[in-house]
Amino acid sequence: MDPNLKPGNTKMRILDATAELFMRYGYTGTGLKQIVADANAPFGSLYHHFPGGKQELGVEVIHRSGAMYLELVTAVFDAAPDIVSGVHDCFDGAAEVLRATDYADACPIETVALEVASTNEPLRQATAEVFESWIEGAAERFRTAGIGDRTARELSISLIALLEGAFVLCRATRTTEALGAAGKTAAAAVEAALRHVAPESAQP
Amino acid sequence: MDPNLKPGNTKMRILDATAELFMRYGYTGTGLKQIVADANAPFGSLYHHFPGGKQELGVEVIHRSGAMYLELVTAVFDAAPDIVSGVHDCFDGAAEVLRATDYADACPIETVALEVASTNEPLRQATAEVFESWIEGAAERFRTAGIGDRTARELSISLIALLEGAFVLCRATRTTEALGAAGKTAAAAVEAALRHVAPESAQP
DNA sequence: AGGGTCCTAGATAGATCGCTCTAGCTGTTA
DNA sequence: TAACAGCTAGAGCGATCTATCTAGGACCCT
Repeated sequence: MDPNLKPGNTKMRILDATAELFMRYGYTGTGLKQIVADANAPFGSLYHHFPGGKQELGVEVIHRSGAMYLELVTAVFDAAPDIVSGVHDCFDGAAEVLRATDYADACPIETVALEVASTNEPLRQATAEVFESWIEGAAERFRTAGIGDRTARELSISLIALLEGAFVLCRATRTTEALGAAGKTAAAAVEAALRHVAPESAQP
Repeated sequence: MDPNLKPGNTKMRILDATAELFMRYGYTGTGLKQIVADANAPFGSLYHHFPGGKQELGVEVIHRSGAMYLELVTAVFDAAPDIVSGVHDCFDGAAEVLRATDYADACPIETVALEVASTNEPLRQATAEVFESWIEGAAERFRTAGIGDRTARELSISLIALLEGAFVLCRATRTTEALGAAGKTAAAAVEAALRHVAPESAQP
């Protein structure tokens, strides 16, 4: 028997299915019927596990997807020999995933973030918290490399903006050209910031 | 009598209303009922002017909004004394508009682009054409400043990615911090590209 | 005036939306 | 065995969605 179908895992299956659907079709573009169908879950279970309905499920999925994506990127960074190649690997890896999924899987919360920004305050806040966690996660890494507080934060924001913006362009054009160009610019920005680090504190 | 209400302008009012709604709430988040209500148009007129329904209206709005936004950015660029301040002015202006509209008005097609990328091929293609026109519009400007073909295109893509990515972060966090940081990075990238231009052909 | 075209006008169909409801199943306790 | 949670299961409600339909008004031409 499929271990994913055993009782008790329904909530997880719902969360996983919702995360994938949100990434590809967004919040308003994803119906609850489709979620339970993809999750092989009965409709009643959805409202048992998420009494707050679609919004509660959305908040939970945003936080979960945000944390998982941060872990993924962190792992890619940790595997790289230095920060600049870490940045390079992130953009390259994102391009590879995009190609492999027929330009469907990019940022797990970007579409949702734009959709709910002016319509659903709890969801908007959830996306804001995720982005802030990403920014600070990256900034801390740059600070330990000797980059100043302010520059580290601005650099982190710019890298995330480059990635998110490239995702939009790549999914629209069905090309990975934008991730290539953005990755170059991102690496150059990191190099420029590292050049201003005092040599004795630099950790390339 | 309100000139916008005189007969014959119904199509324009529908286009304008749809453009604004798409920018704020996206494609699936905008209902046809809301469009005709905002446009002060009868429902029947919508299907008279756009027999193809929501999709045909969407394609037309995407192209129209894309062209108008390109004109707007071009005007800002033309008003600036040099390219680097032009870039700076674009990001600053976008931040100002965002603040003035309670973080609602950012890129006119970004939300729609992400929503339709994996669900509606004609709309996806329309967004791709708009992005491509923006990229080439910017690249041509950089080429006339003496930047090489390949660098000009990569730079243009990176600037647009920075802008689009910053829009996501700003709307989610209800802050203009990201546009500030991205603007800095964008200006630095342009400066770096201009430094590699042979002095005799440079047009700062 | 009459005929024709363009556009306005809105009721309504059919599907789908998020959500609620009750009933039953399963596994753990007394 | 009996009682009780926790979860599964899906029918069905009202609202809303896109789209279609028919009817009538506005304006131009002969």
